[in-house]
Amino acid sequence: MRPLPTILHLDMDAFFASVEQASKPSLRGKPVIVGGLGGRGVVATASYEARRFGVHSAMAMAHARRLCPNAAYLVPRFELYRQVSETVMALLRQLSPLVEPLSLDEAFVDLAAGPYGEVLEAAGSSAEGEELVRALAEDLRADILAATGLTASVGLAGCKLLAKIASEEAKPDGLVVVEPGREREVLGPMPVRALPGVGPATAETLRRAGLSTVADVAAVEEPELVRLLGRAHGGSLHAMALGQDDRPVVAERDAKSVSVEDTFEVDLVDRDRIVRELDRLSERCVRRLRGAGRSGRTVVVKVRRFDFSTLTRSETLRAPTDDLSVIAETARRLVEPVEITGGVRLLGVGVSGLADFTQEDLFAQAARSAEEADGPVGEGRVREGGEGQGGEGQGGAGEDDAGAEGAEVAYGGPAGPRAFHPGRLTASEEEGSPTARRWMPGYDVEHTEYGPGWVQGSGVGRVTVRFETPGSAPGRVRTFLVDDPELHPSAALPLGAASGL
DNA sequence: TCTGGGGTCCTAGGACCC
DNA sequence: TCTGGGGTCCTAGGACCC
Repeated sequence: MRPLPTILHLDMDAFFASVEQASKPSLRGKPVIVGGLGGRGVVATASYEARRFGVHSAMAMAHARRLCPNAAYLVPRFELYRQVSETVMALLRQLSPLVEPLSLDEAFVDLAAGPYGEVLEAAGSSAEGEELVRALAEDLRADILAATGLTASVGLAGCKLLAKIASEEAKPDGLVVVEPGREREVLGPMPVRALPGVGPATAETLRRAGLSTVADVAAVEEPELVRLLGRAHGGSLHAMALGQDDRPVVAERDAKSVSVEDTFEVDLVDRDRIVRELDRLSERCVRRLRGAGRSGRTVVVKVRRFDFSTLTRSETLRAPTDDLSVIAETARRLVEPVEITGGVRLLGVGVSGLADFTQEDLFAQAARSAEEADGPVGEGRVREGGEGQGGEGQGGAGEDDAGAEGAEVAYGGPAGPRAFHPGRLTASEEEGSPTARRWMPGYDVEHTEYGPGWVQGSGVGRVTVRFETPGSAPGRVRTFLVDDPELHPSAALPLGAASGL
């Protein structure tokens, strides 16, 4: 255990909602709710003003509207959130090269591995050492506020577990330090749900065993917890309850899977429509896969039925691929036998078993091994029966006819594997008309006469715009026809220092 | 009041190999 | 003839996190 609390956990306060408030002056101090605005949307983030009405993350949007009808309801703008996140992560990297992002708004930092590491080591467990760590964290919070206009909460402790719990305690806009040695004292009175990894199911299992606080769990022998929760979970819970956590901060972690999914406004009942949506999802998945320069061996499809029952089907290919036709046809083959009576509310396509090499490398590799071995590659691992494995080969020709044909039409053959309709609308985007789509609530626009603003709402041929920018005073609202030639969508404006805030 | 989208890790059973 | 145990891969599902 470290003598000083040099593991830092940073968590931005109500991140998406706070970014929206920072970029839209009229929303500051008001309830703001960011999430899916369709009939099946859920809340991604609610501002603290909205939380007072009982609105919270993952709540159905319809429920939130009933609890807080006067909030501003906005669609997430991930591009902007990513930009802001990068600004914040850059500030963290000034403290240490060991920065482990957990999401756009959260990260661990190992201060001992950074430029202040030596000074901290020299200070030992002294009071000055702790003051120094505290000062670093307060400076960081001030820097983040200056650069982005956003508040962040910070936890400092001798291990990740306590640093994360401390930042949660610090919310909003605070700093909490857990001195090494005080772990069990701090954890003991907390409900088991405070421990990361303990969700509703685990909490219920523990409750039935009469364990409700961390101290209760700490009093139980490890074998008993393993019996209750399984080997891995029981073991880690035992360690956590005792405040034992020696997991290092790890800077780079490669993604292990890539997936995309869509929930439809209305359940799909038609096979052909399902196949078309699946093709679109395959395109999006491949675009992301290639964007990351990866390829994968296992194709996974996900189907959520009308009654919310969810199933996955997967197939592992002989070699990694990023080829759209291979992935799309595998996905089609996988959903084919799935029972869809009653309707499908969600479809997903994913790829796992990721490799770093790209298709080009693979071709080169295959050509090489063909020359060297002059025989089938990986013979021993080819599945028996040859059913469907090779695609258009001999197997499954009868069953897969329609699929293979459709694939030809949709992807224009092997000549242009990267030409998958970049501007095309996704399934959910198709729900509204293209004009409606341009005026999504929260999106930035520019009017040739009135300047920059954002869409407050639209409907019945009109769009309402509030003219203000991150650095301006709260602005006023004007209404236009949706096809007003003076009004254009525009890029998000930067926050904080860059905007002169 | 019905429940998003993107991930991670774990478990369990069967196949297959040694 | 019966009986073995361990390791790895694959598939499916589930819990959990933000």
